Amino acid sequence: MAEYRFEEILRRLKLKVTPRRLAVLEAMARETSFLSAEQVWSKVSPARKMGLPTVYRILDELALSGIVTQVIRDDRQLYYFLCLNEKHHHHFVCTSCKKVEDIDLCLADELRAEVAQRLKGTLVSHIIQLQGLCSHCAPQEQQK
Amino acid sequence: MAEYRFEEILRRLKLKVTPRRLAVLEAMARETSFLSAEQVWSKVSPARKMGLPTVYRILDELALSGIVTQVIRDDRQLYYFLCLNEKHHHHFVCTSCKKVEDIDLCLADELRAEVAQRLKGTLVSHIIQLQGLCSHCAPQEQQK
DNA sequence: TTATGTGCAAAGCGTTTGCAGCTCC
DNA sequence: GGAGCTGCAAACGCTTTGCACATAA
Repeated sequence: MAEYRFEEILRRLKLKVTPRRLAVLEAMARETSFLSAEQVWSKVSPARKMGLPTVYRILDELALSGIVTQVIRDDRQLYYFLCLNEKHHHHFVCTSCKKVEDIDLCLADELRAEVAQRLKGTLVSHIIQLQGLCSHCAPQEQQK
Repeated sequence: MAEYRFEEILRRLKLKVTPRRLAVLEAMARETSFLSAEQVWSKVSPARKMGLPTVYRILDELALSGIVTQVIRDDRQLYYFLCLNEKHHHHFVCTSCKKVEDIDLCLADELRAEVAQRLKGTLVSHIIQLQGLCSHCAPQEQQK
């Protein structure tokens, strides 16, 4: 994930290439799980002094442009995850190590048919969130 | 949805039967869509003076006990919906009139298989949220 | 009687905003 | 040079909490 990639990405999104934006992208690219804005902030190299509002602003821009996925958890905080996979997909989150993995299977067609048949309605959008144990954590849990 | 039903429900949940709790249940039973705490508050008969914190407390209890479904929307507010359907199911929300309808189809088995095969992981829980147009609103949208 | 429920006011706390000054292009 | 960024501090707004009083059982 070379740095020039991030510059390209920013240019494609019509955002100016600034040290803060690069720092946020770099920090997020290192992560395998959803992070809160404050967590992202703490992961940004301390050398790059930046305010928390700036982190929020940058994350918002990236979420708006689609390369960052934003979820709200039960603690009412927003969590962010950099996802460069452009194809439609869903996420599986390990409840133990928090790692995020892509699920390419999408059952929208089945759901659309169900909505059409039973409710006589039209499915427009869907959110599917999957939780469980990843290949690394599942065996360990069994031992407990 | 006679009142004694609500008393029964409260007793089953080991909650004291109070006018406030009955008022919240009555108000929610009249609704067909998710409401914020403040909206629930405004729907409660004004005669039953009650504070907003009380509404939050009651909704929390009901959500905890499972007869109220709680979702967080993009505006970061909590929304509540009374759902007495005890069988596992998902919800379809009409983006136009906001009506909530139950979807009995659950694709957890397919998703579980996908998680097992591709990720070698174990699916534990899933959230499926469906949005679209209900049978009443879909035809109207087509005209536009 | 006593464990529980409730009103009121105040605090909490992620997140957003206003605005002055700075940077990228 | 000028549009777009960012820091700082302050505001925002939904939700929660503390505590005294009231109420169901």
